[in-house]
Amino acid sequence: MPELPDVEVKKKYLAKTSLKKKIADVRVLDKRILGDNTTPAGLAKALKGATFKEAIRRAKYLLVFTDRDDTLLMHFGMTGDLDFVKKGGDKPKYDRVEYRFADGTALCYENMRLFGKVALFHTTDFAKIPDIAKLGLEPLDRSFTFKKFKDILDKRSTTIHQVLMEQELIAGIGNIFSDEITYQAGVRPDRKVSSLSDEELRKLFDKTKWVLRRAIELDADLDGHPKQFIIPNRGPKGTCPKSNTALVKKTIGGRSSYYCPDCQK
DNA sequence: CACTCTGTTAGGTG
DNA sequence: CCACCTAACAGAGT
Repeated sequence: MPELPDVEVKKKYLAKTSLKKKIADVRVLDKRILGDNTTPAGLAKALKGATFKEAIRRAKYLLVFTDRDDTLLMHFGMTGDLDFVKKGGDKPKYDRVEYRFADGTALCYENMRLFGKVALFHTTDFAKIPDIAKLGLEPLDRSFTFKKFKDILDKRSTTIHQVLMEQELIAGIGNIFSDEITYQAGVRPDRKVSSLSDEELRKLFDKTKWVLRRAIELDADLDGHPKQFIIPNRGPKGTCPKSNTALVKKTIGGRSSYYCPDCQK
């Protein structure tokens, strides 16, 4: 479930469970998850004896700094997660990388479908890591202003759904939260951005921040979202929580988007 | 059983 | 440069 709010929650989870513990060993159970620059041996060498010092999030990426000034980068794809396992506890089924601590606990990176990445960089200058360098604006940053939002959309001829999801423009929003943002803004996801009024743009901008913040407050638990959100209703048999109209499913830019034909114009 | 769908993104094509 | 398609993978649903 890893869009921006999910990764923010994972960051807190890692910080709560796994900082300042001596790393005794690293096990790579499926090296296909490793980035091109990273090998199992290299990862183990860098991390053995080190500790995780701090975790930050950038878009859908989780970055962990070590006390040796390396940076561990994780992306969760569609099915990735972190699982902190107590001594003797059960490891997750799709365990791919284990960071084993000296006290017998372990932090497991799991990922069923293997879309995702674990990579190590010998730097703390994370902005220069290629995956990070190409990202667009962070939607919850104060620097993400309405003016910048409009500037970004100005250059585009596609739909609002696609633009919201384009990581090089606005970083961190995926298919699910893009649907929620357009729903809350009352704008159809298949609208061309060039057709949007200033008022609609303002709503989209405000709802982008609001929806993402709200999701973090809800621990990014999709089922735990209140009923007035489209998220818990989103699906082939879903209905709009406001008008009770059947939701429409439409493929936009190769992704399935759901919207309410009555509430979204 | 076969086929379709899925919270992502890189890379290729026209 | 831009829009569109596909592949990488594994399981659930129809």
